[in-house]
Amino acid sequence: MNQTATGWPRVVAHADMDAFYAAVEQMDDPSLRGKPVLVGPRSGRGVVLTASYEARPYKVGSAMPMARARRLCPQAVIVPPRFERYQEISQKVMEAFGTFSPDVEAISLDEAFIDMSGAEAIFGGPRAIGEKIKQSVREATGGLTASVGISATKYVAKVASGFRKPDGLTIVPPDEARDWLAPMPVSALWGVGPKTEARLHALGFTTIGQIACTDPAQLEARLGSAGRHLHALAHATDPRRVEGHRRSRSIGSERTLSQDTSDRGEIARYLRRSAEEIGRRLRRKGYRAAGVRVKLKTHDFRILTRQAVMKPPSDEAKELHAAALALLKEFHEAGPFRLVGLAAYDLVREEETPQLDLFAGKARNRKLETAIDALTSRFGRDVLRSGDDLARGRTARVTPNLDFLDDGDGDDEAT
DNA sequence: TCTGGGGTCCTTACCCGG
DNA sequence: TCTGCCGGGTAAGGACCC
Repeated sequence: MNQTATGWPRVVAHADMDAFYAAVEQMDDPSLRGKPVLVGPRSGRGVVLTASYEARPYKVGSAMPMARARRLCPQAVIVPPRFERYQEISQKVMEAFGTFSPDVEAISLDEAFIDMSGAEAIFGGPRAIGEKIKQSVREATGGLTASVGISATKYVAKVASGFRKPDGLTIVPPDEARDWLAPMPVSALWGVGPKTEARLHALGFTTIGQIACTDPAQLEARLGSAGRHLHALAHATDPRRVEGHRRSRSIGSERTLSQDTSDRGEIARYLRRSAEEIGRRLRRKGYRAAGVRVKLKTHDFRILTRQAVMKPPSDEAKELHAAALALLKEFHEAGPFRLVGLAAYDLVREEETPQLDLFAGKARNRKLETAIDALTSRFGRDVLRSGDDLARGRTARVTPNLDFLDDGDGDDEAT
């Protein structure tokens, strides 16, 4: 599998940090090294975000309820997440990737595609490229490892990076890709989750090779347009290009409550804090939202949404919150609810929206929110509290928005 | 022992205008 | 004038990803 890239239609690398959040914690705190570490909430209703490799033999993995993880691995050290720190390191990693190619598509904090087509002359063949990418991650982070997959398409590169973990490097030449995928389970296809997997099993498909051998028209008849797509992936065909700068389609903030509630007033207060958070992020990224969506999750896990257009588009918390309150009235279900969420969608760039901020009141509010942005970015999000929060006697810890990053314990109890 | 938070994309239903 | 069809836009929900 170690050959030059000459003749490949494209050279796509996928780099995936190994147990990223847990690895950062172990790097920053030497006392955690060699120990099972779970990043996630210490209490409350939450799940494991990342389990270190020392914890994985205990069958603990991400997305597992923390209570269950603790039972499986009682000696694990539980560390609350520090997203700002992960963001900081992620940025260094992405900058390092940028030295290989202008086409870097960040999928998340710990994962990216790099289009290396045409770069063999500078960096060597796929294996040399992979080694250099891994080396650059170690140097940029101070020792963290990434697993890298290289092939001619995004999908195969992605599967390859997960093939040997941690600290792996897997090269799949395009002419071997189809056979390489064939024995893998259908769940390894991008877009096949538990539901589609069950459907495929019911139709008699268990491996990617079986999908590849089936008439795509037949797959389409049974699975809709997804059928043709899955057939293409099974043939290692994936037309998607590495996209350098994708613009966001929505920005949201949601929160699972420490206890289910039917209290509309309480829900409205969560919506206000979400609106503040979203407004801040919209302004920081230079977007305005032409749509707002409210989400409630019932105690029995049904998700209900209501959405509305915003005219004109806005990036102000006050307006997002007003729209959210109007939408809240559209929910006729009594509850109780376990989650409250707000999202801004149909994002337009600030400069693309008409300047309608000519009303004095509107201009004043926008100035106020921008001033708060400046203060919170300098002194942290606890620096200001709304009168409502103060009146309710909240502790600083749970006041405007920091609690969205909080680990969920003791959420919202008044002091 | 219960089940996160950030998103994207797709499907379906429905309304409306031509 | 009524009906059918079609396409676009919007809303709601669902599946999936990390």
